[in-house]
Amino acid sequence: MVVAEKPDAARQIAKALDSDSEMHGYHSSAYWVAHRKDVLYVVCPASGHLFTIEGESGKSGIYPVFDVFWARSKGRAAGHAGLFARLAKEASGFVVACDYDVEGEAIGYNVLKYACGVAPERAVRAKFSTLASEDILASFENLESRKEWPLAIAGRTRHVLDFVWGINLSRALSLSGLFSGRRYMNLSMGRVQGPTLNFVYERERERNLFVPLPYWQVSAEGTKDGAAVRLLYEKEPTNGREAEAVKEETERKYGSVEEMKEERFGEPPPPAFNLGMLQKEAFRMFGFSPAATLALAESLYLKALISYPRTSSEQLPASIGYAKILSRLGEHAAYGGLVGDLTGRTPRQGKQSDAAHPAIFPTGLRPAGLDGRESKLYDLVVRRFLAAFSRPAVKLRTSLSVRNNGHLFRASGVRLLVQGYLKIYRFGGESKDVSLGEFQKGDEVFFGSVEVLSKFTQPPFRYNAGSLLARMEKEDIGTKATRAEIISTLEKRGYVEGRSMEMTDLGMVVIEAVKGFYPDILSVGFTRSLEQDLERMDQDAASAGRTVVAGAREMLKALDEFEKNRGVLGPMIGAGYGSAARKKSALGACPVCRKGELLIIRSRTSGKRFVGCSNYSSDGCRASAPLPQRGGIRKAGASCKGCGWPVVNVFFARGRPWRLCLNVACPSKRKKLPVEGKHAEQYKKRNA
DNA sequence: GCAAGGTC
Repeated sequence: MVVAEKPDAARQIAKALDSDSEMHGYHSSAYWVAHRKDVLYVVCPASGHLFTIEGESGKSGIYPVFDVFWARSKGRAAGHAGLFARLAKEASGFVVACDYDVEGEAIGYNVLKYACGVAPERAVRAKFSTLASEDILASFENLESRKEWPLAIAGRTRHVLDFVWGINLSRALSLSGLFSGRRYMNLSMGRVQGPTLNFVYERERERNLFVPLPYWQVSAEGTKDGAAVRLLYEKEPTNGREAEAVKEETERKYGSVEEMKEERFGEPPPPAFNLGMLQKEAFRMFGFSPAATLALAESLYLKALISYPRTSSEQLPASIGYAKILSRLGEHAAYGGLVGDLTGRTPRQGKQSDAAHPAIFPTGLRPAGLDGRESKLYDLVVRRFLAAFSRPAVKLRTSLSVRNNGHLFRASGVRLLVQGYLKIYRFGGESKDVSLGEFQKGDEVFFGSVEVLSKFTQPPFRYNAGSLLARMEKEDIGTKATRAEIISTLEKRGYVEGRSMEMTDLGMVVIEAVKGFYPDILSVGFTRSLEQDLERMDQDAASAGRTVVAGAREMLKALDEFEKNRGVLGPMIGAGYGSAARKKSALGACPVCRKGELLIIRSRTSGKRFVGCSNYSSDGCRASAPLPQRGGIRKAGASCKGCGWPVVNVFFARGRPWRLCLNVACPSKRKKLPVEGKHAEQYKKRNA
């Protein structure tokens, strides 16, 4: 029996062992049978982790929780585990062929131990670094016998620590808020959430502490025989008087070109995507959140249009079959014209690699039935793939310096000479060609008008989902498959909000509470040292045990601090709740009275929700609006173009959100307004 | 209801 990490890998392993291997079973729990050199292999897939850590069931309101155990995951895991149990009875040997990393080894180990009921010490390991047939075959020629499974032990230890650490911190926070007498609110904190939230917090602090400094620029319009160039004074004066002096000494005077430099340079194409780069690029290009991009990529992968997306690699090995993919893509109407020049070339390889998977590439199959977002992402992946095979773009950089009355001014420009890969992959935005070719060394340049620009230094930008993901990658916290989800969790908890992530009051309070009582929770170093401990656990289950105990002890200290400070913590977090609840129900300024704020209100009599003005009273503002009774409601952060009322997004279980202007009498909906009867009367009144 | 890590 061969244990694979997922069905897709099982299929490829079976195919490598035996090109005539056959699939058996049902969709949800398929397995493959392969014959090779008189051995019958049954290749059976897991679906990621089939087993997970759980605490005492039915007691979610208590902490601390130390009594944890391994349990079968809910959902699909039952089917997979059942199949392993059934087939294991007839197996005479076991091969773990999951991804060669900590998690993969833990997946295989747990399957043997809990699903097959087999001691892992009986199994052997197939180690391969790509799913290419020759790699898989080589690993089966050199199966490694395993008395011990240190990677698996490390993985299992991580599961325990993350659970115990996360569940207890989260409960401590949630309950301390509840303790202050507020309604229960679900707060969370974990090994990765903590440092990630802290990145946002620190940036917010930098912005708050930032003191803008004034500086001046001097900009001149230089002309020569009708050719014009925008020149910038080489220094940035620190006071206006100095800037004005430069203006006075150069305006309406002639300068001369001191230097004129032209330089051709090649710009190589970018390598194929790994998941992180795809997420960053899709966010920048289309505004897709990293989580949305992963979901879309997953969907394209399941439709067999692109390769496995959860990869760190930016490299395309020859084994993927360049020629076949290129020729298939060439048959698509959209890419036909682009492929011709590329056949026979090898792709540019990036620096990042991944032991288990190549970079993301299109399979070349013809896409059908993609929605708009899927199409956009697919096109991005295809073009990036094609670009990797393309020639560099060639550009001309020109730099010009002009001296006028002793003052040096500069201009520079870049002009595209040969499109190269930019013909295919031009998502970076069109850069304007600037040509300074008319100016030569020694030319006289007339400074027609000279402008003094007064400016201020700017604070650092807030993070957005793309740049926060990049920071997590840089600090190496979380994994490629989970970073997007952790960012979404921070948003879901109400710790951060908006495209440009702003720390909410609740997020602020949580950070400050944690920082005050146990700052290690937020430190990248803490996560890292924990991971290093896990890596160091060579061959030794006992040391794994010690790491868990040490981790638990650290955690106990943190919880102890929380407990001791409940009296302070409760009201602190409670205040954050209040502010979060108000923020959640506030939709924007009232467009009728212009004093109050439109709030989501639940009627005491009917139990239904509607929108009313915070300035409501018998003689106050009567502005109100109905709301759909189903679906989640969040403010869109925009005003209606037709009438200026706030706009909300209504979220349903599936499909896109419904963008709804709250104003029932909005001119953009006029056609739908009732013209007579009870409703017409109501609308008229509201409109007044 | 809580984590982070796999995965469909």
